[in-house]
Amino acid sequence: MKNSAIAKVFQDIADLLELKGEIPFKIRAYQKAARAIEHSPTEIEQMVKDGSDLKNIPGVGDAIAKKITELVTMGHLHYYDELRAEFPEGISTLLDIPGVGPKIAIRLCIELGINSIEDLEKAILEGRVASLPRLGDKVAENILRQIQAMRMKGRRIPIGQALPVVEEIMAELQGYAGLRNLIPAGSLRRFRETVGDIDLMGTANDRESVLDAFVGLPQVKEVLVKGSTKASVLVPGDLQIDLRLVDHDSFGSLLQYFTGSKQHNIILRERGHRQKLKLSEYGIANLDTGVLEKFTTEEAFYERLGLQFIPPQLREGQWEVERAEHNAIPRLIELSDLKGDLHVHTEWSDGYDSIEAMALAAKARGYQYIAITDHSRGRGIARGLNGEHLRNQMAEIRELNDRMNGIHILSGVEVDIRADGTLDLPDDLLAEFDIVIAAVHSAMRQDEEKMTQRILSAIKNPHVDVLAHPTCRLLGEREPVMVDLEAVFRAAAENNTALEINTMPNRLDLKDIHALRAKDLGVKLIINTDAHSTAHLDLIRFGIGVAQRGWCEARHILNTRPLEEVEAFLKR
DNA sequence: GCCGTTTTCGGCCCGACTGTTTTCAGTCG
Repeated sequence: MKNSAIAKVFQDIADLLELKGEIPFKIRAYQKAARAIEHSPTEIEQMVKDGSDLKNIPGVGDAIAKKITELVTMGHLHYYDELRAEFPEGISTLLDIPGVGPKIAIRLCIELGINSIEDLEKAILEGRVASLPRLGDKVAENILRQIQAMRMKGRRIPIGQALPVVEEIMAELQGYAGLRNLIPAGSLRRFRETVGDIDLMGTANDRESVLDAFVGLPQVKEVLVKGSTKASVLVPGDLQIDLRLVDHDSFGSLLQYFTGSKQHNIILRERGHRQKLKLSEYGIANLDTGVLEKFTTEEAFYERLGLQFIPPQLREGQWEVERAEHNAIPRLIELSDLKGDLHVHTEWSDGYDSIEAMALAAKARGYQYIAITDHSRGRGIARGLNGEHLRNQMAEIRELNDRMNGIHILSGVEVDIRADGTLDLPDDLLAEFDIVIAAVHSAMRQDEEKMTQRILSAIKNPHVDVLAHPTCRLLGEREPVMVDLEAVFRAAAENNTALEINTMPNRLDLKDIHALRAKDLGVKLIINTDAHSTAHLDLIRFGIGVAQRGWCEARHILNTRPLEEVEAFLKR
């Protein structure tokens, strides 16, 4: 049973307890545990099998640990089944509507017999909701609007789509009418793989004219709200961007607050409470005297709490606060640490640029090396190369290395892992490359057992140096393949095969928590663009974000090492 | 149901908005 499935059960329990009117603290305990399970870098099922102490998961105590064990070993949870039986099927879906909480949901269900969003919409249109005591026209109207809005947008946007749009808007606003400190907050700043609405923050002397400029930008499709300190607009792609202009003297605590995550802030506030401090977006107040301290920077805010600064990428409410207490937040990898890109394509297969152009672009980025890894013959659709083509390509790379300075080109290949686990090129040919990347590109619907064996056999092949995009997911398009990642990580560590963090914004594969787990198991990671043109080399920063969220330091990432160390790892 | 630099019991994050009310409940981020 996957972590996401286990987490869903506990989130459902929280919803049902809420409907039941249980004490809020109990509900919060289940919600907290559900979130921790979802974000856990280790497979909970594996922990149960190994007999690991589930209480090491933050927010999991005796009762929930027992329930997790029952759920994983029996396949169902008695407590959950009984709870569900108390309510009509489907009622908890009403809680997904913004504006509908447990109190309203239960009344809709009991007094009007509503247990689906469709029923609710119908009841509102017939005026039955507005006629309930203590509800009115405005409540009903608002719920209806929210239902329609949910149909309109709903899903979160991949960061790769959102960030360029936001940066373009920021560039246009930069320096306008004394606007300072312009910065995105929220999940974009934390570099989550998908984002909802975008929160931009800044300070300005003349707020009104900045907000006028913002809503007047050419990208703005529709102005949703415009007040004296905040405006919300829609830009193409139905991305909502809020610009919030705040007071300079509390900018630090406001930025901290709006960056989140919610869970991170809750942990900070609980901890503050024990220090007799009350934390809010306006600053830190002394609980006894009520005196409020303000902060212009986040650094000062964390310092006042006796904490090491916590980078936004780590603020997910897991264990970062505890680590910061012990000064154990590492220096995370940064873009400037990278010395090369080890997975790029050229016009030889399905890329757009020449080998030389790719090498020059890499050199311009300050890299020391780049690996050319075009597709093998099995990728007919990607104009994959056969042995003869590949040997010709190697010759061209030798020639380029002879005459180019300041960049070293590694000759490589991205070889297909066939459905049966064998590779698409013979071993004697693979032995001639500087680097061999293996990847699954076909037969992605195999069952977990078969897929895992298929990938493990590639990892164990002595000619394979790297496994590319290990789960093959495409954000919003294709689910990850079914594979036992824990087994993959252990085999990769054992066989000294590196795993890729593919930085294509729709892949981001491995993702954050998987990178964290792999790193902890001693797997060497590589951050690769999989570029198909020189412009794609810029996408590397998305992979840096993933690695940072996975607590990776430069030492965990192979392509932060100088060429000699990389070559030593490749063992050729 | 969880958890401990005050606690193994007694607390549990904070502020804002909205609507239907005469002082607040419900919901959200």
